Amino acid sequence: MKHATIVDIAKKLSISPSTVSRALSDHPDVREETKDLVRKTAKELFYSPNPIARSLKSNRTSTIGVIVPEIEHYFFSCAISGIEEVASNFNYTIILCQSNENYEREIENTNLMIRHRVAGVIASISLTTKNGDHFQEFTKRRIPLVFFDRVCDDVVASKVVIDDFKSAFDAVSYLVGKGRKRIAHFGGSKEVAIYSQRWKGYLEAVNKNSLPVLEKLMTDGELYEEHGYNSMDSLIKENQTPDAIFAVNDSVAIGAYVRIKEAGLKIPDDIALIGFSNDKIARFVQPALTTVDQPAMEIGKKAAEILIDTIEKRTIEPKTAVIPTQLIIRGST
Amino acid sequence: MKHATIVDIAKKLSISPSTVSRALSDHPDVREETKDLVRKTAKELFYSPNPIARSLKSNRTSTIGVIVPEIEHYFFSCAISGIEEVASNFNYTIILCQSNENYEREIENTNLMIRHRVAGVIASISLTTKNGDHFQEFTKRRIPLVFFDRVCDDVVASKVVIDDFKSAFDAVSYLVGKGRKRIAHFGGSKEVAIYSQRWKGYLEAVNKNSLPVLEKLMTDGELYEEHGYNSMDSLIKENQTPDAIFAVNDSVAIGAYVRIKEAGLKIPDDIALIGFSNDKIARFVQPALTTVDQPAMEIGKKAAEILIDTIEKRTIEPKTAVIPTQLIIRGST
DNA sequence: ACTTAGTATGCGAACGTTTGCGGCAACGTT
DNA sequence: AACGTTGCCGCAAACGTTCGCATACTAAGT
Repeated sequence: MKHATIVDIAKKLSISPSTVSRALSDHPDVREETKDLVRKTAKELFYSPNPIARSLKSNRTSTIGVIVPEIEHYFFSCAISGIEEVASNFNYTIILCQSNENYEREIENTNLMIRHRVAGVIASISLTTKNGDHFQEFTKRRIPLVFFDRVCDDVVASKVVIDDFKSAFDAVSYLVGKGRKRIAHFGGSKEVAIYSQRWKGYLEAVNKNSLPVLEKLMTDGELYEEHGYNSMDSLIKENQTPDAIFAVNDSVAIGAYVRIKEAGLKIPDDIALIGFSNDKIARFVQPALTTVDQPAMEIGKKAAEILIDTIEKRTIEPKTAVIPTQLIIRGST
Repeated sequence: MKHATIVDIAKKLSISPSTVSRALSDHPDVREETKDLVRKTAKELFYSPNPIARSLKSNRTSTIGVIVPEIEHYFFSCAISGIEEVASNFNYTIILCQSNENYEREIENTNLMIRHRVAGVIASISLTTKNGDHFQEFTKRRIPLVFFDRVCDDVVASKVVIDDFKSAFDAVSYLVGKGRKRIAHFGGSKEVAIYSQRWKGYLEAVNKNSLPVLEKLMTDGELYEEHGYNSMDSLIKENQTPDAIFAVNDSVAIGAYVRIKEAGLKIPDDIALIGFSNDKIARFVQPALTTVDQPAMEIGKKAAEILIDTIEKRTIEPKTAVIPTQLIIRGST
């Protein structure tokens, strides 16, 4: 069961491989009659072009590299799904790597992409990445690069993001509008741009309304349920119980839920909660969690569209797309 | 910023490309002294072998193709994560496709894999796939194939599965042990092997204990929250309210939760619930959902291990691995 | 009969790598 | 002195494709 090649077709028709190649790419130099013949036998032999040979010759592939911190995060898996969707529509294949939130691993991933001569790269950087030098390799080699969600500001590249500042500001303002006075923020590391922006949005909203700042910030990669639980726990022990919480993501919010219920407090009567991302889980906790919807699939699609456009038009100037978010109001507020 | 090639090294050292190639692959015919020289200049020039050229020559790649129904499902994204983990340890790259539960799309995906000369394929079939002919193409071409979770029984290939029958039987038996008498099953299409097995496990357990069969089976791809909600809804309207439910997956169970609470019934006092998969969400509903833990990441890892082993040992006989499941008991029972 | 132009095809090199075969020293063996 | 052995290396072909150039043939314009 060998693959038919252009040479097989050529032999069968007693013509040269060059003519077959041209016929298949509909080159005007080839007679229509010959083209038909070639196309017919190509079908008979189940010919399909060898992308490897083609890549070697042209020194370019139709492969898109995707680097994400962790595939199993709902946000990332949705984004990947969107990327795959668009890529396959444009006949690109994707090769996938995860950095596991690890800087060294991310460097290995970028090297792999370069070795494989990817046509372009879509990436969301790891929490432990403070330095974008490894991404500069792409721009040096003129490989188009699109960041999404967690972008790297010291690299000139296209970006698909949300307005974290405004989303946070709006969410907290909503809590203010509901009459909440002691609004806490359970935030992420300020070293990560998106978390820092959400934190600033929170600050802006509480300051503007002359409310106290009440925050628990977590460090690198500590953005899971247990950290939300612990933050709530320490506020309670410090006798600083808030009447509302804006959490940096849904997991942290859900963690807080558990501790709040353990304390016998009511959501939203005693404490209102807002999360971030609109994870699948947000709809099914009781009461359902109000959260900022971050349309992951759209972000992925947009990233892929920008990338493919850049690849095919060979443009250089990077674009930035800001995807609108929406505050989904549910039972927790 | 061009890539250094073997020829560049050869020119710099005034030796032939063949010697460089052999030196880099540590061939005994090359003097140790020369090898050192080659390795040194290779480093200087940032040489890294071109996998495309290598593939063209050898007609094999170190790429693993992965086909899943939908990337954003937690089970699949975890499995992919496991696959990526193992693959990258063995220096394989993965190319990723989703079938979107669509038979035609799945066929396109398999063709893509063949065109790209993948070294092997890991797949979980779509719900609408009744026929495995497109997977036969792999075996015809001696491309190793490993199915996981949703396997295709008419194709001879390795398989990584769980014991759906036993898992279901044990889960339902547990409900029986808790004194439940009217145990319903919210199941999937019997055309899909895994759902059929879970259904049979349920039947075995209720029959063995002379309990009534009470079931709501859904058709193709209808395994989301709303279908659980609807199934519960119709049982209530038919006045057939059960005292326990074994759901084919966690989403369906969660859907049932909502309707049960709407009806003013208590979980687990009035109705006990068991799901399947141990989705992330199962821990955070109230009360937390008892469910069958299906260790997705381990399944993915195992699939990758078997595949790589088959690729490198060039063995032919397919293996089947059964990954043990565990009933995670939580508040819903 | 001559160039001129156009049309359709083939030739051969190239992309970067691997590998069988053969060359050629230098050495030891008879 | 003739031969075999061994160690180290180069030549050249091959993988499948593309493309610049050359070539052959036809048809038309002087």
